[in-house]
Amino acid sequence: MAQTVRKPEIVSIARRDGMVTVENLVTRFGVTPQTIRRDLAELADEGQLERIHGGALLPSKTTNIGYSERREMNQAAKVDIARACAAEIPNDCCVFLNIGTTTEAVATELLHHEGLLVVTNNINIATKLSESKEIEVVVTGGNLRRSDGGLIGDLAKQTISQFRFDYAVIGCSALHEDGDILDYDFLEVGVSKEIISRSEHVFLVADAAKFERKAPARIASLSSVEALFTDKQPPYRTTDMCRAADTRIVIAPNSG
Amino acid sequence: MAQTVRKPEIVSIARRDGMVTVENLVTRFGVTPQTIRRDLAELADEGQLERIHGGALLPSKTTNIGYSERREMNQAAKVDIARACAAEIPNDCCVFLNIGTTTEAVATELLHHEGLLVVTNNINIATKLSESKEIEVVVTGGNLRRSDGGLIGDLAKQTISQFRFDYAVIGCSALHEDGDILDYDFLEVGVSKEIISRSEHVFLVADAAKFERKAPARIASLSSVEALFTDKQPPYRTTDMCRAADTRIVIAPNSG
DNA sequence: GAAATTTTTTTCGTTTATGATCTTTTCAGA
DNA sequence: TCTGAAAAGATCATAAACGAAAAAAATTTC
Repeated sequence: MAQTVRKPEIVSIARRDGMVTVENLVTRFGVTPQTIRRDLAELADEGQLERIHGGALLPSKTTNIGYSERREMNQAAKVDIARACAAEIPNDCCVFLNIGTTTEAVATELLHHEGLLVVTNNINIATKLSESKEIEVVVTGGNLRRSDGGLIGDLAKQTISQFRFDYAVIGCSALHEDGDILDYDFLEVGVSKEIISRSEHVFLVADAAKFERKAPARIASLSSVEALFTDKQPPYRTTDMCRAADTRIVIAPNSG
Repeated sequence: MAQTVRKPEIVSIARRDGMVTVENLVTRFGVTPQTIRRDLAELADEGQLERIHGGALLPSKTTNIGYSERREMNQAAKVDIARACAAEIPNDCCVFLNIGTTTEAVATELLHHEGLLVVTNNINIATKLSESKEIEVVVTGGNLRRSDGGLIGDLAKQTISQFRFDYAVIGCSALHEDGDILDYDFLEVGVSKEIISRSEHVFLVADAAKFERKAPARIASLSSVEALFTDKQPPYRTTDMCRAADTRIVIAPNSG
């Protein structure tokens, strides 16, 4: 019976730890090694894992990491960051939530706020927030990006330009040491810029992995946001830069 | 004894625990596994659960907004209507899909079309259509209505006014004998009117239950749509009215 | 209260998931 | 390079779960 539950669980453990061993999974699920091997073989066939002697690895990272994977990566850190960020957003105000897996986590943490008006260009966030009766949700128009549920393009920008926000929570693809906030997608950059220019308080949420990444399009400098919420100490140059620009850095406490 | 009591109960257990097993439900309700299996099969058909060997899971991905209230009223009829309607929409064109459970069914039937640009003010439809790589989805902006995932208000209308559609599929709350297309929500009426005025071909989808209902706000007359797709013969007056106005009535064949 | 309809149980052949057995492959240390 | 233990793969056995269809029970309808 459990096979259907077991296989996704195995994948998710692999995502978390980078690898799984047959032995661990045997004790974890209380089944025989044969069963685990069969699961791993099937998952390898599906391309979800790479089989090695004694266990399995995440498939080599040649292909771009998709959305569903990104969502699980570093999930614990994202929740911590989101919690810290949501704690600084008061009730009864107007908030923008941008595309991004970390901003989605912020949406979850905002579910118990009251009297919010949340504007978002992320369909997942809209769906998530519709659970709460205390939150009025406005969705921007735009072209739906299949990969992550983002609404992009001119329509999105146009909608945003009709608002002013008390708070904006934005994500990014990468953060350069120098303090440049970077993104893969040029279309998103325009949207992000518009958001920043229309918000009283701008919060950037970015897990530590973003310090290592690179991306081509520049959204803005860290100096134009009020606070950076992350899970580990950023590089020195970034810290210095933020101190000079009066940008707070909030290291979210690890709850796990 | 009471299938009607059991099925919602099963769903609520699943919501609580994330999954249910046939075995547990058998002891819980004191019925045979066969009965439980039938319940689960039906719930899976309705999309409320995902069937697995030995039990059922909550459907992970497709979180539909406002699902619980609307139920599966006339679902079979809606699918038939949707199929008939989708069959008249060609590939490679621009389609608008309005709010409504029947239009949601049309979206499902359109999943295997190619080269479509679909504009919608319904978040469930957007989510549904994002499954297909062959369909470009544009979402209108608007205030998210929790009850059904609709995007309403001025923003929606504003977005729509920037398009012209080859085909528009609209729903309604009620259909008066005289041929008036009616809705509960005044805000939606404005949107529907805008859609009608911007579309080459307008299709109205409405199951037979709509002939019995009443609603306060008038969207338009049946004479301003090209075809009405329904599941049963409408009242005589309506039929006559359509004949005079050159509005086709398509009675969807019952597939079930 | 009988007939018609719905719901549940029973029955049975089929499929699926898991475990057991055996042979082959892999890998680390001599 | 050789060797032996651990791991893997193939094959088979089994028990549980499944779907279909008929029979039985419960209900609704007239």
